Amino acid sequence: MPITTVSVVPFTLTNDALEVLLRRRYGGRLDGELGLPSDFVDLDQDPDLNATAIRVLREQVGLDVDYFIEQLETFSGTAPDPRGWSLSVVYYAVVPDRSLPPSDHFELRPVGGLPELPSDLDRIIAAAVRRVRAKSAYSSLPAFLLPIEFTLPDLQDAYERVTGAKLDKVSFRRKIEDENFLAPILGAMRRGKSGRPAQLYRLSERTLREFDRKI
Amino acid sequence: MPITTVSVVPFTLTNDALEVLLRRRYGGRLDGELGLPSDFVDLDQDPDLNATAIRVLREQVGLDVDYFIEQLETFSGTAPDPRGWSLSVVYYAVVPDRSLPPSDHFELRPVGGLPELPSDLDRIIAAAVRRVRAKSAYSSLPAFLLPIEFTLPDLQDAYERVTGAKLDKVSFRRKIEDENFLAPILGAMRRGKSGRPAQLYRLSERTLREFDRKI
DNA sequence: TTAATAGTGTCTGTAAGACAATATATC
DNA sequence: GATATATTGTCTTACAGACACTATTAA
Repeated sequence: MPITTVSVVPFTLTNDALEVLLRRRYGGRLDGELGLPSDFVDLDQDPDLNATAIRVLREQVGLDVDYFIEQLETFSGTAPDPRGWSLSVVYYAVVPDRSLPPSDHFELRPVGGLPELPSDLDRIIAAAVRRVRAKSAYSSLPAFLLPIEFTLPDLQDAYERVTGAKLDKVSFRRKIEDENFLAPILGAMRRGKSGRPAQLYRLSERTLREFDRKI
Repeated sequence: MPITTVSVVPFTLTNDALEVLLRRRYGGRLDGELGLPSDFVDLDQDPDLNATAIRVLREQVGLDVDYFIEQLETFSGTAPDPRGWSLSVVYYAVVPDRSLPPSDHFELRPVGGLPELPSDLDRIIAAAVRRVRAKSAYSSLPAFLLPIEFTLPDLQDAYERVTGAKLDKVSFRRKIEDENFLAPILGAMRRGKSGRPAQLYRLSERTLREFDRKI
């Protein structure tokens, strides 16, 4: 059987940009190198691949709850691992910025300015970025990049920063209203340096909502 | 390492409905049972998983060229295979009806009326059907279910039968015109029992075209 | 000619974008 | 009040669906 690992590409949205979390390895063959959080399947403890991916995030990044994680694709071939034919089941996760405590064990890098990485890692991350961008155009995904409570301007900003497209304010609010996946937090407002305070919302469901599509 | 196999869910569109091709096994532990075409990775011959999937279709179904194949998802856990923790990388393929010669080794079954199958197979096929239906709503996928040459009414019928939605003729033709993935075959028409003959078209590109989506 | 199917023209309603107006905060 | 930001109202434009019309075949 091929050597099989499970990796996770964790995304978050900082003040600057959409960023990928890379793990820095200490010790062993790859000491000092940046890579993705990943591990072998634990045939005794993990009931399935999802469990492995969640465990990787918990053990290697310290993330425990309240994020969106989904299988991306399984990569394969002789290139990735010099030890031979290998198979890498890749997940991606979308987490709020605030849930990542600073650590020596990982670094955030903007998806536009990734460091030198092995070419297979590059391909994997590029595929994950494409997925996040594409899915943001027809789902509630960007809301999972925000803290629990956020305003509509926050959300519009998240959609715009992830997809790279400017959105019309009125259309955006109509769309979000129609899709009906937010609940206003009654009486709770966010005030900025100036200007009218904005209504706070939170997701009204813990799962991703995909918007309908007609031919 | 877990036991790893590669399976393919092959779809086609007969006169009746969208159908899945199931392989009938002869000999061995599962003699007489219906299942998906599948095999282990050949670490010496297969450069990657894609190659394995293509080989499975070639060796077990006799399909050699001109179809669309794509990775669906990797399924896992202890349920699927009584021999222990297993991992199944699943592909799906979309092939024209005519390219399937009759054979004792497989049977077509409409996706609405599948026979009794192990529950993990059921889940896998259901996921593949969802993918084909969803993707048909924003891509040229249904065209890959048709013979090389087809008419616009053929194509509309394929979209309708796969997605289950009735489409407006004018809107459909406008959409296809806009997406611009068909080339008319100059002077070639299809005549039916009666009525005006229809212009024949073929795909102007060998790869799937995905339509744009705005938020 | 009639019936059948392919293909087109055009009207109408719905949804998206532009833009302006209003609301409520800070300074 | 001036400025900034949120939120809403409304006009315009683009597109999808409805429907009717024309075109081209067989019988």
